[in-house]
Amino acid sequence: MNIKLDDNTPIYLQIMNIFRQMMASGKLKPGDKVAPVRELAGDYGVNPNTMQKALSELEKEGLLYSDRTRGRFVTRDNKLLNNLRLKEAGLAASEYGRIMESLGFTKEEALDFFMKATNERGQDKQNA
Amino acid sequence: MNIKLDDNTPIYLQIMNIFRQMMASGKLKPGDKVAPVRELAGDYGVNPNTMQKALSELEKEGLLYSDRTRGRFVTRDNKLLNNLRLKEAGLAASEYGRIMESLGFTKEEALDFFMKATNERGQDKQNA
Amino acid sequence: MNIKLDDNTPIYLQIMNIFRQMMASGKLKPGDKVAPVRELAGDYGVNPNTMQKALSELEKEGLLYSDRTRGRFVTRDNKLLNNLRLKEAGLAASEYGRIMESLGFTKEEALDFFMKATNERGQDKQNA
Amino acid sequence: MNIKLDDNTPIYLQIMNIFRQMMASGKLKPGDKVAPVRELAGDYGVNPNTMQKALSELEKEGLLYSDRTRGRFVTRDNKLLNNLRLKEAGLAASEYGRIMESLGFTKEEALDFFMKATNERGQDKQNA
DNA sequence: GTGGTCTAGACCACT
DNA sequence: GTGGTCTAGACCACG
Repeated sequence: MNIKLDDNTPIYLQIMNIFRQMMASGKLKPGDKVAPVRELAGDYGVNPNTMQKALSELEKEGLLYSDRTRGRFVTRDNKLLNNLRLKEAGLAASEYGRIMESLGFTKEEALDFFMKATNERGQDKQNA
Repeated sequence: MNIKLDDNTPIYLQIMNIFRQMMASGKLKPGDKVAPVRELAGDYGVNPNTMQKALSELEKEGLLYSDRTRGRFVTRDNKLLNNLRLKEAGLAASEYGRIMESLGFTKEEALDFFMKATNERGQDKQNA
Repeated sequence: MNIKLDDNTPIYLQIMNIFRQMMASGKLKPGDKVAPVRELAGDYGVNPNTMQKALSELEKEGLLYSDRTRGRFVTRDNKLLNNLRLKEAGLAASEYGRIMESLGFTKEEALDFFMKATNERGQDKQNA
Repeated sequence: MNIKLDDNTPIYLQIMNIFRQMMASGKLKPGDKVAPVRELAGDYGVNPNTMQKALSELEKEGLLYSDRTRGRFVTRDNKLLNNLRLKEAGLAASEYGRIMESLGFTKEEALDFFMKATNERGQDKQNA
């Protein structure tokens, strides 16, 4: 369950971000069917109208498209998806920088921490 | 407000993390008074017992101490707080690596993204 | 059955001490299974949550460990158990001194009483 | 409050021991008035008949005496009280020996622990 | 008013 | 059936 955080970000934007992340990381793949609005609304504990807004905004961005009869699907536009992936990576990098700055570390120190962390996980052997 | 994320992490651990971050970043300073258990419970929308558990666990770690009648305070053990800061940095670095990996980027690419992101923000002029 | 003693010591601490004594004296041996929380709670006439707290505190001390589905067990860390044994001995010695002091005896008299008591029981022939 | 220990000792004997300890240590002094049976029964959470039995047994031993109209009092027989004090000391010594034996220590080791414990408390400067 | 403790009762994940 | 977590609500000691 969740705790109450003082996050002023509108709920539909929070949801859009979650979907963007799932699409960028391949958890949602091109052409995948998206669950019905009402089901998703239940899953995330939000009003169906809010969920509807989030999904239609994602459609405006081209990341989703809907077929009135069959439902809603993830775009097959790989270029768009790759741009999304690059954007999400930039956000993650920025967020990492923001945290390290708040902890009082320099850019160089942040790099050191990252090198050390990835070496421990052997991440350099992994790629997409 | 919040949306429902399927996070299995126990609430009291989530709260402990929030407080750790605040202490590591200096948002909570050595000797600072922590709000009363019941008030914090209200703030985070959890039961007072859950909040009590989170805070007493942080006491066991030495990060907080309590004076039965006056309230609860942040430790003045700067060594402990600095260790916390280092640990939080490591966690942030690891999390960044985890995300970049899930997005299918290599370590080198993750470094590039980080360099680019920090240059845009001019973080290299900031230090502890 | 029991009589009501005005003992302010929290129940969970009393229980922790009982278990520490059993582990120190070998009544509970390394690797031994500990009875289920609910059963112990019944045995000692306390709420299961109180017993849970006592046992999880002992886990934090490393004296017990739990396997989510199989139950809870005594540590196999013999060094830790021996430290416990030394500590319990110190507590017993201190308690004996405290009692003799309250009875108005000097340290030397306390020694005499101990010598006399052990001679009567022939304890000197016993060792670990 | 109390936990349920599997102590088969009859309740009235447990209570007698408590009073003996209080008289031996001077917490109850010669001539002191003892609280009314019903009050004590409430304090210790036992049946008034049980408390009555405990106290009348202590009378048989000469440690208490009762004045039908004024109540019950601690004996003024100092020789009797001193014998009690010696006896309680012997019991404490024996109990200490029993515990150390159960922990697997020899008599000599028990002596060492006692010396160490009392030195830490500076008890040797205290006497009756 | 503060933290601390306890109880009763519920739900969950895991196997 | 196990340990783990959470909530609701109560009481206590301390000052």
